[in-house]
Amino acid sequence: MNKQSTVEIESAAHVLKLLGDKTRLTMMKLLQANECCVCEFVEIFEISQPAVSQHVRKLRDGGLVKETRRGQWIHYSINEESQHYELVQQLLHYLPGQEKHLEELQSKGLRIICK
Amino acid sequence: MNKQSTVEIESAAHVLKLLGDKTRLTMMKLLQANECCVCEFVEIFEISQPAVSQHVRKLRDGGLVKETRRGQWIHYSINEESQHYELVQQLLHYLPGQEKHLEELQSKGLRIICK
DNA sequence: TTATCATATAACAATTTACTTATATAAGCA
DNA sequence: TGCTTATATAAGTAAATTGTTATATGATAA
Repeated sequence: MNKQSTVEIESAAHVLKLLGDKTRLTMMKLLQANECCVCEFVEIFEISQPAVSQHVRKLRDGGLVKETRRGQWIHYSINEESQHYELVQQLLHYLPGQEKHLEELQSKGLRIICK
Repeated sequence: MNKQSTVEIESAAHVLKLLGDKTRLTMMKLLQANECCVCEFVEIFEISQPAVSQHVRKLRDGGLVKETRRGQWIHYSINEESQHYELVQQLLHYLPGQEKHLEELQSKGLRIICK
């Protein structure tokens, strides 16, 4: 049994709802190992750029990710200060790595653009 | 790092969506420690009986709980055979116990009816 | 400054969700 | 048998979600 603090059920439900979407869950798993920018997500998920922005905004509003502007690009990464960081990490461990998506980008030469 | 098998991201997202609702998440936390029947949930959540039935059906369809008929009552409990059992248990550990709801029922004398 | 690129926001539409009330089913009991 | 109780299903509805296209913002580069 781990030592772990509890969180309110309502706030946990909110986090789980955020993660209960295939696109956002895959984003989080990707971010667990890599910073990503919006343009990469657009390529990976094959949805419009606004759709990606709306997903990352939800994750940001929920405190799960943070953004860092690098010139004209905005990179997203896991927010380790989140109240739910530990819970989310535990959860993500159960998911298979999503590096295949990044490798596919690389092979298309699309990973370089925001570097 | 725990030894743990991974599950498909799509199927994990589905489970997390089921848990991403305050009512269902509280139900699961209650079930972690107790069997409950529909009539108890009706009292606890102050929603209609059909609303409760619809929530437990979603949890059952997702394989997270199982039902046992006991006379005219149907008792629900955690399905330990679920592919997502381990993930769900880990998750529930982060939540505070919900026994207060059962104690409240008891004090109203409503816990006895389905025994 | 103006053009371009990355991202965000606004407005809208289709779909899904979470309730409700009304009704059906299934077990227990007089 | 017929009545009551527990639960499920059906049908309808309001609100939330997730996408779209159009447009705004903000940084860079000519």
